[in-house]
Amino acid sequence: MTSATIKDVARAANVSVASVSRAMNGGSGVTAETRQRIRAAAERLQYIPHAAARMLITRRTRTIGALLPDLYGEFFSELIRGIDLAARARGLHLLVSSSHDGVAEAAAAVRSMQGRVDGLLILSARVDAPFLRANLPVGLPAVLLNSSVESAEYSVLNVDNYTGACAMVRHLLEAGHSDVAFIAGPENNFDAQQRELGYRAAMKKYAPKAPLIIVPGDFTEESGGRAGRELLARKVRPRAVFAANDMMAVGCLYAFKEAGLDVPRDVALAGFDDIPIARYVTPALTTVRVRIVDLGRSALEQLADRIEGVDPSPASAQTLGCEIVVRDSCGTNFT
Amino acid sequence: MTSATIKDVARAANVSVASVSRAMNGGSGVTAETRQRIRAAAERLQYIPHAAARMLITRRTRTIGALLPDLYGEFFSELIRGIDLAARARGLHLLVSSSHDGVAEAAAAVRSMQGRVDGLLILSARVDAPFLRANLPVGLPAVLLNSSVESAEYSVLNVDNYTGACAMVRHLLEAGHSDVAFIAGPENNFDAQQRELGYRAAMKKYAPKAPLIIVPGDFTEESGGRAGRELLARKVRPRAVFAANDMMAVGCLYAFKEAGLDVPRDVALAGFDDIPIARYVTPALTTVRVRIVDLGRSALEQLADRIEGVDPSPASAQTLGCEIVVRDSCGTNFT
DNA sequence: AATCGCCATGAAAACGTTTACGTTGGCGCG
DNA sequence: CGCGCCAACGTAAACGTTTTCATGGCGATT
Repeated sequence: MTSATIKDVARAANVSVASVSRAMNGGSGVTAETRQRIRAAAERLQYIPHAAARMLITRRTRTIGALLPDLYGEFFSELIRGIDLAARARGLHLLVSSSHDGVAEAAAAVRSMQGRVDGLLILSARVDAPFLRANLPVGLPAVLLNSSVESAEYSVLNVDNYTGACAMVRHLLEAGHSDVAFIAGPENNFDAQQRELGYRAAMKKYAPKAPLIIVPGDFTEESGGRAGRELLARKVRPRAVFAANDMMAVGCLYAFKEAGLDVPRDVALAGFDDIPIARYVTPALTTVRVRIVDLGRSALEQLADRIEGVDPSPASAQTLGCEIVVRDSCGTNFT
Repeated sequence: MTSATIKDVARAANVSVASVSRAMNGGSGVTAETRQRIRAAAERLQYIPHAAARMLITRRTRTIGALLPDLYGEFFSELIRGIDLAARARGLHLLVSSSHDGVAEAAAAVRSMQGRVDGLLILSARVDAPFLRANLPVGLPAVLLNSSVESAEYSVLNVDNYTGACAMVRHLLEAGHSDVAFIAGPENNFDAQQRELGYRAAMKKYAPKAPLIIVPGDFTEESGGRAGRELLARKVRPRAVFAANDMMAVGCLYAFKEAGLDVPRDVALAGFDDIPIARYVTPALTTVRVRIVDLGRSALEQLADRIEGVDPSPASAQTLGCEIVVRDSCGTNFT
């Protein structure tokens, strides 16, 4: 009926439950012969240790929780894939809670995970240091992804948006485009901020005389379209446009097409993220690739290390590189 | 140091642990006055019941497990989103285990979830009835997604691939295309099989004299490209091509473009799934949309009902409809 | 040959909760 | 006035493990 317990195995192998526990876990403290006998009995009875009982006594769940915002598309799946892969490699389970954008929802999610996880992976624009102090149980390890919090208490893992944006702007300028306009992302978004900073820095460094042209956007395709039309309405059209993410670049591309412009002949275009769509629009979009799987993997491993106590450093702020991928939309792929 | 237990609350409220348990859970068996006192004490101590202890005695985890293959992109994220939304609405947690394609890996995943979940959501091409009988603990409710198993023991939830494919073929024929070729999916894939069946049925019904042209594919973009070139090499080129999924349609589209053909003037094209890319290729791809979020949501609710025992029917085979979305690639959007 | 120590093993406590059961007291009804 | 019932509450067992401590046996050292 109900599955076999450690007692059943003990009885079947003529030993005490303690020996069964030893044989199944550490392996030390039992003869090779008895261990074999116990293992055989366990196998025969299809014994699987009761997870809850083990958690109760061990105070460890072998589970990590992932707190995610309402993500769309490839980013989400790639991130989860990376996390899941690394988790499985370490024998950890993954409890996900996604689609909560509000602070209250995030707080509820953290509370409900209380006691079910050994650590938390958090990716959320809304989460800041005060929130964590208020809602995170003390002693629960956490790793923050793409977050602006800089606290000694939590370790964060960011994509190197700044350097990536710098490199892209530099590429566009070196390709001969005299000026580069920038379509910004949401103001409260950390990634977006870093990318804009990169743009500004690169412009100052590599084209100090060119004007800084920045139009607002919010990472959606529509905002990209709006930005594109806004740029076209200007007296002098920029030679190149760099959008803070691919979706906006795509929206901008369609706006340009509609206006009868040829990309990249009339104006060069570049995005950020390298979402799959980037490859398939015409012309294919030059962009900055983020290795999302690696982001997830690194985050999990950092968290796991913290849990294991291997990494007792108060907090490490790590950064993951990204690379430029040149396609047709920037006009340097044919020359 | 360590968080408060039920004993601490009991002491603080001057009652026994039993009363605390009653006050926190059912609410019956305690005076309103004492319940309030207990709730206050719990609040003050920030008491959160220890999940593991509760699981141990209750034999319920309030968690459901999702077993997923190595999915890519939008499908994955939408599915998870649907599942997660429904789970949160019911106060259930979500334990995911993705990225395992092999049978052995799936078996290991099921085993490792043993005792940590109250039910399983399974989406996997490799999982069939014998596998389930061998690996699924008896009495653990499970809902299968997009699966071909027809067993009274498990309930399945499928997308209505057959009807969707039928409708698309009919649309292409009624648009005036005299014949429709089909790019098939992987042989062992249930969705692919149903779509092919739909194609065959619709052709027989609406164009009984037209030849059945079926070229193999495996759902990848490359295989779509191969199929496209194969179709072009034929003596008589088909007027329309229906690919069993969007990625193959995209591959096919690029093959046609490379050969100098104009889609949809020279040949019409349609896909299946409505992945985001479909909107962005040129011309935009006509396809069959699947409401993936609903798929996830329905699956979870069916599973939850089974767990609650609300739905004691041995197994229900439900089907989720899909709709045609007409864009430019099939040539009927302008006429 | 006696003693020491080590190693395998068993007994039992502990983890924090739910719940079946027992105990109290108050109150209605005969 | 006494009997019994019911509601509120407490006591303790139970869930299945891990782990500490005790115990026994056996080989080695003196």
